Amino acid sequence: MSEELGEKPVTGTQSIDRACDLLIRVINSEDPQTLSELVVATGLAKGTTSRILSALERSGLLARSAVGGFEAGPVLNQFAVRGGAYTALIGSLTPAMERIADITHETVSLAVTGHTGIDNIAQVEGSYLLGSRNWVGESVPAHCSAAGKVLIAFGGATVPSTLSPRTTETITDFALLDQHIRKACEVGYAVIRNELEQGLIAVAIPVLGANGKAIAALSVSGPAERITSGDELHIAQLMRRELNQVQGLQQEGAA
Amino acid sequence: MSEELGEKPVTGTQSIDRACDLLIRVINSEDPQTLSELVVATGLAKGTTSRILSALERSGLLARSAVGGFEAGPVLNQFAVRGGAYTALIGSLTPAMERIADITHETVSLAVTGHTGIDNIAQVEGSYLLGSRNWVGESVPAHCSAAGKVLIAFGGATVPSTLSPRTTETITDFALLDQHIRKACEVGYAVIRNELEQGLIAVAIPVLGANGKAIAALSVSGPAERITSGDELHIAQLMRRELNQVQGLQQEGAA
DNA sequence: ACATAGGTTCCAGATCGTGAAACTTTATTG
DNA sequence: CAATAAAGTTTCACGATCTGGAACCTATGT
Repeated sequence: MSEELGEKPVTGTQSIDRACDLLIRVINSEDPQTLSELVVATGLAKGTTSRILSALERSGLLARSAVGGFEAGPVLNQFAVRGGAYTALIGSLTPAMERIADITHETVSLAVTGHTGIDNIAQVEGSYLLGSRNWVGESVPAHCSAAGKVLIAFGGATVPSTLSPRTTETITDFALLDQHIRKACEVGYAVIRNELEQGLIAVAIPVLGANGKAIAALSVSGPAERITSGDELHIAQLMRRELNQVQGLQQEGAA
Repeated sequence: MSEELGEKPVTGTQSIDRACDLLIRVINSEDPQTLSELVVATGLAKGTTSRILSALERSGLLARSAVGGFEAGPVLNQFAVRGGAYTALIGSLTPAMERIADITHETVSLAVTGHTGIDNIAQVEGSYLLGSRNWVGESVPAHCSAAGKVLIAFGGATVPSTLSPRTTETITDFALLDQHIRKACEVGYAVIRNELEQGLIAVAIPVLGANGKAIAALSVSGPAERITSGDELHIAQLMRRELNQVQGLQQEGAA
């Protein structure tokens, strides 16, 4: 979205870039997107948009919804049913996540580095009524999520080019962020306190791949009332312990 | 693949068609596809292929695998985690499928009309050791699958343009296929006996949507030794009974 | 029946994508 | 370790391909 630095003037793919943009807009939307909506959203000419969408439909990547508008087509739905690339990783870590949730009673999440930030790919609910809602399928900026910090610290993500604030406590200073990253490297876990949302605390540890770099991050999150500063180390150690028990499977997930 | 009839000379989307082709080849492949492999497979120029793949990678639809080659990218994996369009349908019908599997001890499958045939989107294994392997994510031609026949019979699919044989008993005659379709309309279920694979029997019923058309097909399949002609009606009635119990949920899945 | 919105098709023009080859980078082998 | 091969990227001039405005459909509602 906001990339002003090091712009490479990529050329030779205008129509494909437009097609990708349209495709992604459609599959990331909850409701079917109509042609007109997409015309407005992209600023493309109506005819051009129609032609591109028809091509995407012809290939089966998109389909026309019964109620009108475009939605993900059979090819993508079939891909989803078959299970994406994260299936093995999620499958191998779910038991550990469940045990952590059992012990802490808090929500446990699994996240990976995505295209626009840190993507949450799995979640196990804790038993508390007050807890994180399900954010599987959503992205958050790397600099204000615990998972993002450990992923950066352990080579699984890069520092965002801009540190946009989400709360008054969000880190917007590169030097300060760097301190947090170094700390995470030392202690092996990262924390956010009110940096993503007021009152939300999260502790994350890296899931390391075969090459020693983080391929994912495991995190526990809950309200500030329940998770004190003193709990952080404890939670991190608990996660590490449970994660170590599935090390063999974890390696498989990494491959 | 083999479409010689009614060719519309669609123009104005050459590059997008090529990009779609590449994208689909990659996400439908088990292993990462290298540039060279894709060049050979598509017959495109090396430079062109490289440029298109880079564009797809840039958008996050594809990604470079750690071991080399292209694979589905974060955008698509995220879509898969979030659950494709079939999630609601599968979720609502799984309990019924499990009960059917419990009673029949045979494999129960759920299929929808896909882009290249009938797509299997969910499956519950029976208790027999000898049974259908997991073919979730695979497509079969409509004319030689029980699901395909009911889908055609109840307006959820169209007759393929060519009836290619899979076994000696595959229906390759349009008139004969039409008879089977009519029969399915009357009795409310369809059967294949050795038409997809020697020794494989399947019985399917339609899952009807709000508009009265089939949105999916539920089927039981097993070896000819266990499923006799006399069992067909019995199995169909069982499936219909179990399906009726989730009618409310089914409607939701259809919407 | 008329009007409106949403969608598709048409067409001339020039922008944009193409492919061969040169070039760079990464593996392989003696 | 240098030489060689293989794999991938970039360049560039040409012209085929995509573009966008406007005309043309076609549902839907008044």
